[in-house]
This record gives sequence, structure tokens and C-alpha cells, in this order.
Amino acid sequence: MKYSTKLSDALHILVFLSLGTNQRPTSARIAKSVKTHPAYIRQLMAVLKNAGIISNTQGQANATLTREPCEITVFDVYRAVEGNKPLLHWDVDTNPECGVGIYIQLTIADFYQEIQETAEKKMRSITLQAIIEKYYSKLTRLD
Amino acid sequence: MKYSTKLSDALHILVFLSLGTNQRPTSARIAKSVKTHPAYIRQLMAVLKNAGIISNTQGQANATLTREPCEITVFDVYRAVEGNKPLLHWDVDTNPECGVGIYIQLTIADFYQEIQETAEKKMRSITLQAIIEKYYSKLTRLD
DNA sequence: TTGAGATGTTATTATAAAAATTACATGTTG
DNA sequence: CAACATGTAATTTTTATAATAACATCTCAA
Repeated sequence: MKYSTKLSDALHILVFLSLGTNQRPTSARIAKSVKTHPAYIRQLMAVLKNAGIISNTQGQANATLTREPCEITVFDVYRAVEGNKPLLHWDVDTNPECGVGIYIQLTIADFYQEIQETAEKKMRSITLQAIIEKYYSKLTRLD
Repeated sequence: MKYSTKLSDALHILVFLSLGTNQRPTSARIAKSVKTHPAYIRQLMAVLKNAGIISNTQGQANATLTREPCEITVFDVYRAVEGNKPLLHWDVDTNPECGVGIYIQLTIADFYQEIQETAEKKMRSITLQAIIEKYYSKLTRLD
């Protein structure tokens, strides 16, 4: 399949909103920046709105963050756009007849869960604020 | 796309080899346990062999681990089968005309790298030995 | 009140990464 | 030599995702 870039694109949207250019944040303008289709942006924004991360009104291009960038974490956005989809996938379809098969995968699932929690903890520690700051520093000095 | 289960399947193979049943570990037998195609198992085993995790001889079904299960980590297997593929993917194809576009994604890439390293550190801490032990404990008591 | 322009939402199509499968060369052993 | 195994490349199928289309609904200003 294609790789999911939903998290990246959703973060892109949030940074775009934070920058607050003098132009209204229409789905068309954001789509141009992300280089994608406006409808896809609207879909992501609907999800972000549903998760309470942004607010919006139909008919108007007035999307804004519902809270400060320092209070929005990468994990909030990940959960919003990816739901419960994990980073690693165990093999659901093994042979149930073979005792080894299913129990190995269930064991692997346990360890994947540990890896997931570790990654999620890290995601919780990264705020939109941090992303914006690093973005600005990239703009000024080229590091 | 489909989700990759290469890591899970490769770990499955390694546990299968560790268990050391009285039957030879042919790709056909392992495939039956994983419920997949023998050629796919051979492909994964070729990768594991190439990474120095197992040894094998063509024509014989004599695959074995090259080192103790406590010296093989989940990360070793991840690197072997997934190469440099990361857990999270930033959006490579943004608008270069829009300063926001590419620099946001480069910034996101930096933070993804941090998340990646955190997850990899965790993966390094999980050994095949630990998986085998947990597997056995699942077999005996049902937890 | 009407029209331009915006979001909201569903459905369909295209893309791409992965597993499944095929085919066959090559190696091993009895 | 025959049966059976791995090694490997090529092709096909599957499937999660992005792209796109279509249209309802909302907002605002002329």
C-alpha cells in the first residue's frame, strides 16, 4: 500500500493555522501548501475538528486551534487521524491448528504493545509549539 | 497498501527454529505454521541469513540460529527485514514553492527521527529469548 | 434574495507497498 | 538418478491510502 502521511499532513495543517498568514486558511490554500487535494484537507480537518483540536464553521474559512500549541501533542494528532492503528502489525492470520502459530503472534503482540507505548510516550512529549519553534529556526538559519 | 507483517513473520520463523521440534524446519513446515507460502518464508529466511541471524545450506532443511536467543533482539530482525523503513512517514511530496510546505515536513522529519530512535531503543531491549519465555508462559497458563 | 465561495460528506478511482504465487535454477542425499 | 530441499527472480493479487468527483449545506455580501 501507500504509506500513510495523515499524521504528517495533519501536523502540516496545524502549523499552517498557527502561522496565521494574512490570508484566510481555506482548504484550497492549505492543499496548495501540502500539494494535495482540497477535499483531502477537508477530510483531515473534519477529523481534527471531531477530536476537538481545531474549530471551524461550515461555509467560512475560519479554522483555528482550540488550545495553545504548547497544549497540543503529536500523540493527540496521531490518535485523531490514525485512531488505534499501531505502528507495528502482528500477523493476524496464522494457523490456529498449529499451537505455535497463534501463540507466537499473541506473544509478539504483547511486545509490540510495549514498543507502541514507548513511542506514544515520546509522541506525547512533542508539542506543536516545539514543531513551530524548530520550523522557524530552520527558516532563519539553515541547519 | 497492506500492512507489513515481515517483522512478525520473521520473528515467528526464529521462534519456530528455537523450539527445535523433532521435524526438520523446511520452508513448507514453517509456512504452514505462519499460514503463508513457502517461497515467502524462503525469502524472509534469505534476508535473515544475509543479516547473519541464521545459517542455512541450500538443499538441506537445516536452518539454525547463529547465536543464542538472548543475543538476538527485535531490532536486529527489524533492521534485517525492513531495512531503513521508518515507523512514521513524512510527506515527501509537498509544495517546494511554498516555503511553509517543505520546511514543515523537514521539521516533522526531525521529530519522527526522535520517535524512531526511542522505538528502536525499546526494540533493542527485547530479545528473542524474552519472546520465547513469554510464549512458553502463554502455553502453560492462559494469561 | 441571489450568487459566489466556503465547508461537510459520501462514493468512486487510482496508486503503491506488500503478500501470494509461479517458475525454475541449484544443491543434497539416499 | 530421483526425491526433496533451498535460492531467487518475475508476475499477480490484495489492500490501505491518497486523489478525485459530486453534491448538499452553510455564510456573507452585493
